[in-house]
Order: sequence, then structure tokens, then C-alpha cells
Amino acid sequence: MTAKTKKQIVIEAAAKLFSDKGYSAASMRELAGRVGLEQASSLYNHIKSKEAALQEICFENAQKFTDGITTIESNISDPGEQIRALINLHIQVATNDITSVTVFNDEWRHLSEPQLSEFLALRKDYEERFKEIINKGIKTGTFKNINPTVALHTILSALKWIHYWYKTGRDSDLEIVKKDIMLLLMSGLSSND
Amino acid sequence: MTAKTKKQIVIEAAAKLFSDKGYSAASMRELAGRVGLEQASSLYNHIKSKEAALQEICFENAQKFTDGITTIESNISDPGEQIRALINLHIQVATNDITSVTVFNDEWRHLSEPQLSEFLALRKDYEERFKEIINKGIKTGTFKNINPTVALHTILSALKWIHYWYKTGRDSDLEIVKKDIMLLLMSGLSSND
DNA sequence: TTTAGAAACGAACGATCGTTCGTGTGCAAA
DNA sequence: TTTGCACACGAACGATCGTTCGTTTCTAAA
Repeated sequence: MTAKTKKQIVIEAAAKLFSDKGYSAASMRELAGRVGLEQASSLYNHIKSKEAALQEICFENAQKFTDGITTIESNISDPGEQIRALINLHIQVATNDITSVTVFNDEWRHLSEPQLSEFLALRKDYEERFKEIINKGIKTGTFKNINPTVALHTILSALKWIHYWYKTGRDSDLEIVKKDIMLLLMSGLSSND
Repeated sequence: MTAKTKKQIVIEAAAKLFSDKGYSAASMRELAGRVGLEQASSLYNHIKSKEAALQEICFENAQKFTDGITTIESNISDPGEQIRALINLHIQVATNDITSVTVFNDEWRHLSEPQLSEFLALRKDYEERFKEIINKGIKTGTFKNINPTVALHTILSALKWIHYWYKTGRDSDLEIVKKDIMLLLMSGLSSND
């Protein structure tokens, strides 16, 4: 296990700070204080700028999702199991790195060009591949005939509260939560009796 | 139809601006420009402060949800129909006032005390009442035996993308979207063949 | 036509922002 | 022991922020 570089520490603290206050309300002086530095200027020995930190966080998380869906596409063929694996991926990412996924979800819009366009392109690509799996499931009769765009966004949006839950309450076991989210999204709230 | 007061115009423009840039990144000078004023100082003839505008937006929307669930509680008794009505309420609010619901969802954390606590109490109250309906449905066998907290947050979170969709693409009919969201949340993605 | 009040203006305030730069310090290689 | 480099410091920069205040302009009632 290699030691964490100071840069990594700064980036992680930045993710937490951006998550707590939002990117614009987060100051470099507070970030310095959180990593034990007296001066904001000291940060610039480790990162290039405030926005460079945001970029690292956003693209690092984008990579996790891109890698995840690539693995799922090549190792699983049944659309139902693919969607289950995607749901699992989102829960996994959200609970493994609680703060940076918040930044990924909410603070990407403070990226400036050309990073903003690049980020949106990555997201769009991910969504298209997700939607393609839904489409395939509908065609094969595995899924209901629901508008794929609606299904895509409803599922993605539904998975966004996890990091919040994991951060605050976390009263029940993760495996139970995972199972119930799967059940709700795949089979719905209504009982079938 | 009474004319819109300048204060209302300012508040609505503030909602749009907060939605576009986030509360912290939104400046009073840009807000002034958006309502045709050359000076930010002119805004203070209509609103008390930047945060006062945020407060109005947040609590006005909280009121809509509180009023909505109160009506549903007293006019509908079947839990399944109550949840359907709640989903409908969220879609209705999100599409009727696209921008202010964004602020309600994402920017409330920039409220300062005591408004922050007051807002969180309102939200908590709403969530408890929503959860109570889920609980009732589980008890009567209308709903699956899913952890009510998980079901609550998954459904609430799932409904948050609507305003985004309504703002940007809006390629398909609202009634179709509404129907498909209902179907997905109540019966799930999997087909039952 | 006069007058009172509402609303817009423009300068200015103190505060805070991200970032730069020159300096000093301490550790590791020579 | 000397040298070089990584890193922390502290002052300072220009910019922008929300807000205040005194003044001017506009409008509608008298």
C-alpha cells in the first residue's frame, strides 16, 4: 500500500469541501485549513488551480462509470442482468467514494470550456449505452414497453440519493438497501397478489 | 388577471439565475441586467437581499408540496392511488414552475439559520407523511414489503429529473412521460410475461 | 401645474475571492 | 557538510462580491 500523496489528500479534501458548500461557495483558504495548511498559497504547490481540482474529480468519476459499463457490456448478455449490474455499479461508486460522486453529480456545471463539453460528451455516451441496453431489453420482451429515455432518466435519477443516505443516516444494511432498490426499480412498488 | 409586480419579476428572474449558475455563482449585478436594470442597487427597491429572494423561492415551493399532500391525504384513501397522486403532484409542480423547483431541489442549502432549520423541518414533515402512506400500503398488502425509507427516497429521487427534461429536450408528450414514470415506479421495468 | 412617493442611478464601502511572487525552512541526496 | 529541491509561508495583486447611501428621474395624484 503506497502512501497517499499530498496532492491526493488535497483533491479528496476539495471533493469534500465542494460537496459540503458547493463549488462556488468553497474557498481555497478553507480548503487550505482543512488539509492543515495556514496559507491558501501553499495549495498551489500541489494543484494547479481550484478548477483543476474540480476537473480531476469530475473526470475521475466519469472514468469509473465508463469502465463499469464497458465491463458489463462485454461480460453480461442478458439485458435484465445488465441493468441489475448497472444499478449495482451506481450503488458501488456512490458508497465507495461518497463525496466525489456528489461533485460528479452536482458540480460539473462549473467546469469551463473545453472541459465542460468534454464532460458532457462522456456523460452523453454513457447514457446512450445505458439506453441501448434498455432498448435491447424491450425488443427481447424482457422489459416493459416504456419510453427508453424516460426509463433511463428515472432509473439514473433514482440512484442519486444513495450517497446522501450513506453519508447521513445509514440505519440499515447496505445489502438490504441494494436489494430493495433493485426490487423497486425492476418490479415496482405494487404487490402482485 | 392582475399585472405582475416588479418584485415578482425579480424573484422569478432570481430563480432562473440561481437555477442557471447556482446561488453562490449568481451575482446581483447579473440579476439586475436580466430584469433590465443598469444597477444592482436598484434591485433593493424590490427585494431586501439576495438571500431573501432565495428564501421566498424555497418556501413558496415547500408550500406547494405541503398543500398538495394535505389535499391528497384528505381526498384519497387508497394508498396506491395516493402514491399515484403524489407522483402526479411532483410532475405537476416541476413542469408548472420549471426554474423555481430547481432552486428548491438544489439551492436550499445556502439558506442560513434559522431559515435553514425551518426549511429542513418542512421537508422532513413532508417526507414523513409520504412515508406514512407507503407504510400503510405495505400493511394493507397493496405494496411490496420494501424498506419504506428506501422506497421513499428512491421515488422522490426518481422524480427529480423531470424539470431538467422539461427544460431541455421535451421530445415526447407530457402525458406519455407521466404514464411511463407511473408504470416504472409502480410496476417496475421487468415485463411479467 | 404642483407635489409626493416610488424607483432607478452611480459612486463607494468593506469583505472576500483566486492567484502570484519572493522568501524562508527543512529534508534528502551528494 | 554542502547542495538542491520540495514545500510552507505571508504579503500583496486585481477582481468581484453584496449592500448602502445620497441623488436624480419618473409617474400619478392633487
